[in-house]
Amino acid sequence: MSPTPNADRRSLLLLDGHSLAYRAFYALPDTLRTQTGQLTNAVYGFTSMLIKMLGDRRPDAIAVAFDKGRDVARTAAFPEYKANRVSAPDEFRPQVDLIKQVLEALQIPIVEVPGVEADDVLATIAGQAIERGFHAYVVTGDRDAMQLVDEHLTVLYTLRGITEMAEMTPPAVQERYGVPPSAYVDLAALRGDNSDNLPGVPGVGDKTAAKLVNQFGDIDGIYAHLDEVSGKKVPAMLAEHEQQVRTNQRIMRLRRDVECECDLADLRFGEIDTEAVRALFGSLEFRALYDRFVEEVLGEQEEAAAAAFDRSPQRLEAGGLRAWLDGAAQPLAVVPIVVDRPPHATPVAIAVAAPDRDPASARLDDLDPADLDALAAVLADPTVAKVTHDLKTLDHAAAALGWVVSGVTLDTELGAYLLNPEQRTFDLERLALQYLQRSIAPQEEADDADQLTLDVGEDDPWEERALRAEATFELARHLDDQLEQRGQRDLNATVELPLAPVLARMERAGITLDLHVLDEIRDRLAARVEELEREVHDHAGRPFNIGSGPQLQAVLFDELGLPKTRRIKTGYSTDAQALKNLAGQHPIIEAIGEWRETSKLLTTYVDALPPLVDPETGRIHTTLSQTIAATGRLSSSNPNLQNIPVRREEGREIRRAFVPGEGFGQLLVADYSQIELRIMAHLSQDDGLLDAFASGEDIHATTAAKVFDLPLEAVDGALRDRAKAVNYGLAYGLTPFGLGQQLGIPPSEAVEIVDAYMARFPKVRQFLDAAVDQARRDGFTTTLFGRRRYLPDLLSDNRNRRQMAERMALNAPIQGTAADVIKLAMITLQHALDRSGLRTQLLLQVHDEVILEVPEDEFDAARDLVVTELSGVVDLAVPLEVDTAFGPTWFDAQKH
DNA sequence: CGCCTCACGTA
DNA sequence: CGTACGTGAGGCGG
Repeated sequence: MSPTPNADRRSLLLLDGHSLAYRAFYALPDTLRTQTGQLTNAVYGFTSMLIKMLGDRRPDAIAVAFDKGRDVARTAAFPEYKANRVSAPDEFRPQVDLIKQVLEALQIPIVEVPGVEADDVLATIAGQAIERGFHAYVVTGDRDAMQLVDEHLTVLYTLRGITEMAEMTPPAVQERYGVPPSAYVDLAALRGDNSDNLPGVPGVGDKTAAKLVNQFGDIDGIYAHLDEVSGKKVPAMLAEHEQQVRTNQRIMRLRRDVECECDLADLRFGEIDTEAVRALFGSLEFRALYDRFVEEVLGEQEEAAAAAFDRSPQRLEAGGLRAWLDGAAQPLAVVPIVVDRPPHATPVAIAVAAPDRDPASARLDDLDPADLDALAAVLADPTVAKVTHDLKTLDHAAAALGWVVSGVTLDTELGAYLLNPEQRTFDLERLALQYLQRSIAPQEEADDADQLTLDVGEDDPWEERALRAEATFELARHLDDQLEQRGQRDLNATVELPLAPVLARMERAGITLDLHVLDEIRDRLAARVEELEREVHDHAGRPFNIGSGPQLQAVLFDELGLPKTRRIKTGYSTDAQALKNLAGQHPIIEAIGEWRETSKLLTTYVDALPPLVDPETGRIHTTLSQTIAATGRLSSSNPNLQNIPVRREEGREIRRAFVPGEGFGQLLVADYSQIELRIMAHLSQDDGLLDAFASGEDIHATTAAKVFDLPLEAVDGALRDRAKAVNYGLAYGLTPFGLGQQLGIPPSEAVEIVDAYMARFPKVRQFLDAAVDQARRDGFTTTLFGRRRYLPDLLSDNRNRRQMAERMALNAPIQGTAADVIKLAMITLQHALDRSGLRTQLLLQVHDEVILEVPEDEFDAARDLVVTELSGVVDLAVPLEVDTAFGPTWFDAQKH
């Protein structure tokens, strides 16, 4: 039964999604679950079968059809059609969504036509494809497909399990059913189909039906010669059930003329989103299946990648780099080896790779001036396409040599982040393993003597460095494909890549700290902490470590007998919320609260910051990370300058220590006003919210007026606070419980407020619901600029995890779009500053604000530029309002 | 020493 | 029992 007659035809694989998923669901045990309890037997079975199909048959084209809605035509013709069907078990439906995610990752088209069954869709597509010279393979667990079999169409019919298939060619159908495929419908009409609620002729099974069809040709023939039918009971039953037989015949015949917008060209198979597959299989815990996928489906791609890696690394000496760079094909991979961090980051070596030569590395010390000039020229040339791993570091390396970097088209770290922002680390070794299934470390045993002699007495890892450049080159090609497939190349090219050098400059700039201010604050706070410690100990009746959870719990709940609070793993909570609930019960509570606040300020800021100040410049250089936050935000560390206190006066004082550096007059803070709420207004297009912003009035008061149905003048502080809490809470997926907690009102009242809000802003609710629905279907959320966040837990059957994922799903597009906007604004602002020749420089970004230092003579120009660039960066349905404030310290540059 | 939990600072 | 982070302290186990 070899398909040799069709060897010259292209192959099309057509799968009946529902039928196969259902088979798998019942064929495989319900013990196949993820750690979170999500049942995956149908997904697993389907995917396993699919991988086998793809690996064995390597189809040129592919599609999977799913039923969508009840079958309109058949139900109209025969109302009882499938009326006996019980709805699928609860644990089946979510698996269909997961299967669709698998298909999406494999870039396999899904075809659904409302009111039409998958069979008919497949029959139609198959017919069109065969006309165009394809051989079609229809994979299904539904016998009705047998009627489609002919010399250009083979049905692969599931046997026991799901990966085992019977290959039904015309002779195979003849052998199994006793009739040729063309007579299959008549046979089935006589025999009936219990699962579709189509009764057959009593007393007529497969055998008799086949005999009748063979003897008389078809159903018309049988009824024309009823008197010739042998036996007594059979002819009588045939006569009695003629109408049902005719109905069956009509219903069982598959349509081949479905209206379906499926162009054969769109069914091409081959471009697999391997990163999405990896992420999805990971979350489904399909470890072994992933390996099979790599081996059986990606096999050929992998071999190609492996071959490319087999170049031999070179070590370059004086003159070598210039020669290597001369005429090298693009893109070049350029990977610096850098020691120390900004502002002292220093390159010590460089590794390079290109499409047309062996990868190489060199210690900068070994190179001569001509080498360095050549490298500097290549780095600065925007027309020389370059890829790297960690562009921010490359920028630091170049800056250390007084060079500029231009023309970088891909950063493997940033690219991999865009593909899966949930991933926490993007070191090159990991990415190479993840995407190329390759390890970077050179082979332990060298297979030729040359290599051994070179290694003798060497601790300079030049070979590994060259391999890193090679890996970067290969990765870049792969990641670029993946970005292209997801429509994220633009986001990469216009936001993430150009942002990296902006962040690099901010890191190098640093922000000046006035240590005298911190000294004063320290004196004050330290005295207060001591005082409070004595007070707490007095109340407790003994000294103890207030900062220790267990010790504090012992004092509060055992010794002082205060009422137990919220349960936590290690006992009972003593957090600020819990202490607030105990307020007034004992004077120790207040003292503990203040001790906590004060010692937090002291240890986290006042004591922690000074050691990080660069003694030469008096500046503190945070690290701004571009690949940490899953929503697209930046993060700041060493130290974190995005959480310097501001809300309470005591903490805000710390901002007095942040001052303009020498030669600069003031700090300038520019912040977006309610950017997330404005983005929600834009994304939801809610008229009420749009109006509220258009009016230019206080947004929280305006929404309060609408929600509580009052004139604006009648809105008091409390009502405004409630509206504000809802406004901010919405984008976090707030619950009545949470809102109630925050406002100190019962959940029932919170429900009323939320309901009133939603009634007034109906499109907001629609938008939030739609965001979650969309994410459930696609498996990821998307921002206005195409940034994605994958949320497999949306289909978890663990309620907590699912609800958490739902909150993430409605927050991610909003927080993420805000992140996109300010990133883009920082880029255009930096360019505008460069063009204008101002000395004003960006220092920090705190999610919705930027902090700059401005020379005395640039105040007006800088403010104008910042406002113009930030507010004009993108055109939304609401204005982007930007507030600015100057000050001699960060404290003073805040709005009060 | 690394690692976890708790707590808490910011948007 | 609203999102996103990073850090410091205590305390565990090695």
